[in-house]
Amino acid sequence: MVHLPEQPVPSSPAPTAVPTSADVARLAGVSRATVSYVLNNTSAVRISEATRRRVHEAAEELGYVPHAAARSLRAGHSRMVLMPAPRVPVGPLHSQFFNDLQWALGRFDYTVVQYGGIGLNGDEAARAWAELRPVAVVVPDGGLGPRGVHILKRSGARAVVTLGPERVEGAHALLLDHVGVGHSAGAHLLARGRRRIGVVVPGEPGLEHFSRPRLAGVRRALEGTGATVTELPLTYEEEAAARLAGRWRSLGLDAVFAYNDEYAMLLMRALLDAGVDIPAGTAVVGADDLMLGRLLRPRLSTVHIELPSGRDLAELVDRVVRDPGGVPEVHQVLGARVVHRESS
Amino acid sequence: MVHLPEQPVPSSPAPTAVPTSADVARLAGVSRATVSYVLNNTSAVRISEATRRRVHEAAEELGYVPHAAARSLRAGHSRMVLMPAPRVPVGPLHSQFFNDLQWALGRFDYTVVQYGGIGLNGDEAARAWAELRPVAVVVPDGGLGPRGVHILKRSGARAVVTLGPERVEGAHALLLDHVGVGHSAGAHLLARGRRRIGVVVPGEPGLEHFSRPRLAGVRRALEGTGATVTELPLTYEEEAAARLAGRWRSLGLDAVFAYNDEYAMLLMRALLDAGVDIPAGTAVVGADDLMLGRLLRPRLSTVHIELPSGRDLAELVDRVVRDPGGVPEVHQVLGARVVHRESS
DNA sequence: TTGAAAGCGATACCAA
DNA sequence: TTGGTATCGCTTTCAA
Repeated sequence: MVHLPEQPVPSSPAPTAVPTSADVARLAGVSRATVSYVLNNTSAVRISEATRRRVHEAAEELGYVPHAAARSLRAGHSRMVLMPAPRVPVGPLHSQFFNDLQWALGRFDYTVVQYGGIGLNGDEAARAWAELRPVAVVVPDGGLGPRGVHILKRSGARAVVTLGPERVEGAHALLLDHVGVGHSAGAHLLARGRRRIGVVVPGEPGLEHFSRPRLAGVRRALEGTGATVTELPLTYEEEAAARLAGRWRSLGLDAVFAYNDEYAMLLMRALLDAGVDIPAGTAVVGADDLMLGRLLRPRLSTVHIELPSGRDLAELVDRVVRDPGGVPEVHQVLGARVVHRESS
Repeated sequence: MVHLPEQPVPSSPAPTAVPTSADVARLAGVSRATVSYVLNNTSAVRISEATRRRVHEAAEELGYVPHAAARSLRAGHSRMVLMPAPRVPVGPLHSQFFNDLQWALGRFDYTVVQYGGIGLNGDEAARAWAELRPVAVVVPDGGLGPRGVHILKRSGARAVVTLGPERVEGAHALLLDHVGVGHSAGAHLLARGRRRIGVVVPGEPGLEHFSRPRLAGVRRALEGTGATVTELPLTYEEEAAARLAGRWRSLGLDAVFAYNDEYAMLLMRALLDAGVDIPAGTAVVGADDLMLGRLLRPRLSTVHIELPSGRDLAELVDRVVRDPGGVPEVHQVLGARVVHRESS
C-alpha cells in the first residue's frame, strides 16, 4: 500500500497536526521538560509562577492533550485494568457488576477498559489483550486457559483474576459457584417433595459455562434420593417454549429448574398457557432474582445470586497489583440462596 | 517516591522483565529490524526461510507479544474505536447493539474499546478519551458537547459519532428519535380513543435523556386534540408502583405510556393488583419490544424501536475515518412503530 | 529555575 | 537479504 503525504486534499478548515508537548513548549518559549513539569505538577522542581502561566495558556490555546501511549511507554507501566467483553449476551446482573467494578477501580485510580476480543479464541485473545500491557486483567467467563494466563503475566500483567465457574492455573480466581446455584435449586425442590425434576439447558451458544454447572448442581443435590433429572434443551423463543410445554405431560415432571428467571418466565408462560398448574402440577424455580420474578403470577421462586461487590474485587486487584508475588487466591464468591415465592 | 530496584524480593519463579523485540533479536541472532520484518510479514522485503524460523522460534520461546502502545506511537495512528461506557444501567437493547457494533467494526479491522470515564463530566471526559488517541469515537448518550467534539478531533480522532436524542455541533449524529417513540405511543393511544394519558417518567437519574423526549413526543401527538398528558414519576420499585396504582382512580387516566417495557411490566402488575382493568379501564403501552412483553397477560402493546444496525454504524465510521473532511452527517436512525397487542 | 538529552519499544528508511 | 539508525511523544536525570 502506498502512503500518500498526509492530508492530500485539506478539506477541513485546519488540518493541522495534533499538538505535542513540543508545540506547547515552543509557543510558551520554554523547553519540553518545563512543560512536563508544569502540566504534571512535579513537586520535585519549582517553576516560577510566570512560566507556569505561560505554559498553561499555551497548552490551552493549542488544545493540548497528552498522549497516553507515549506516557505509559516512557513510564514503563500503566494503570489500565482490562476486562474483556463477554461474548455472550450479558444480563442485567453482569452490567451492574461491571459498572460497580469500574467505579470501584476508579477509586483506586485505575482505568477500566473493556476490550472486545471478538472472533479470537483462547491464546489468541490473551495475546491480543497482552498487547495493551494492562497492569491487571479481569476475565469474566471461561475464555482463558493457563497458557493465556501465562502470556498475560509474561507481558507484565501483575494481576490476572478470573471470574467464572472454575479456577485457572496461575490466576487468582473468584469462583462463581454455579454448581451451588443448581444445588440450591435442586435441594429446594426436593424439600418441597418433588421427585422428577426437569432442568432447562439454554440452546444459545456460550451459555454452557453457566448451564452445565447448574445442571450438575441439581444432579448432585438429588444424588441417592431416587429423584430424577431430565435435561430440557430450550432456546429463548416463544415457539420453542410452547413446543416444550406441549409435550409436558408426557415428560411426567413435577418440577423444573429453569436456568434463570428469564427462561423461567418464558417457560412458565408456556406452561400456564398449556394448562399446567403451577405450582400444584409443576413447580418452577428460576435464578438471578430479577425484579421480574416478583412481578409474575404466581410469583417466581428463584435462586438469589450474590455476586462479589465491585469494591471487594477492586481491592483484590489492587492488593495483587501491589504485591504480585503471592500465591493465587481462590475465593468462593457466589452466595446462592433460594428465595421461595409462589411458583414452587 | 523512591523506586527500589525491580523485584526486591523475587517471589515468582522467573521475575524476568517482559521481552521486547530486542530480546527476540538477540536470541535469534539477528537485528531488531529483521524481527520486525518477520513478525509483520513485511512484503517489501524478503527474508530467508531459515532466518524466519529462527525469529519465530525465539519469539515463541520468549513468549514475545508486541507492545501496542509503542507500535501505535511509532505508526502515528491506531485503529482503536473508543466507545465510552454509558453511565446509566444499560438495557438488553443497548448491550446487543454494542456487541453488534463491536463485531461489525472488527470486520473492518478496528478494535473497539469501551472506556469508563466515570466521575468525569463534559470536557474532562473528552480529554480523558482523547489521551488514548482513538481514530474514532462513538458516544452513546448525551455526555458530549461541541467543545468535547473539538477536543477529540484536535487530538486526532477522525470520526466522532454521537448516538443520542440530539445532534452535537461538529460530530456526525445518529439521531435516536425518542420524540418519535413518544409520538407513536401517543398517537396510538389517541387512535384507540384514549383522552387522558399518563406518561411514566423514571425517577432514576441519567434516564432523562430518554424520558424527556419521549414525554415530549406524547405531548406533541396530543396537541390540539383536547387530550391531556399527566406526568407520572416512578422509580423502578414495587412499592413505588403500588403507591402509584393506589391513587390511580383519583388520577382519572384512561391510558398510560410507561416509558419502556420494564416499567410497563412493573406498573401493569401493580395496576392489576389494584383491580384496574387493562385495557378496558386503562390502556398500557411500553417501549423496546422486549420478549417479556409478549409473555405478559394481557400481552403488552409496545413501541418497537429499530436501532441502527452495528453494520451500518461500522460502515459510517469507516467511511468517515477514510475521508474525515466531509460535512457532519445527520441520520435519523430510530424507527419507531407500535406493536399492538392486548394491553391497549 | 530551566534546558539538554537519554530512552521507553517498535518500525521503516537507507546502506551495505 | 540483513543491519544501523532516526523517529514517534513523553518523562526524568543530570548540568547549567
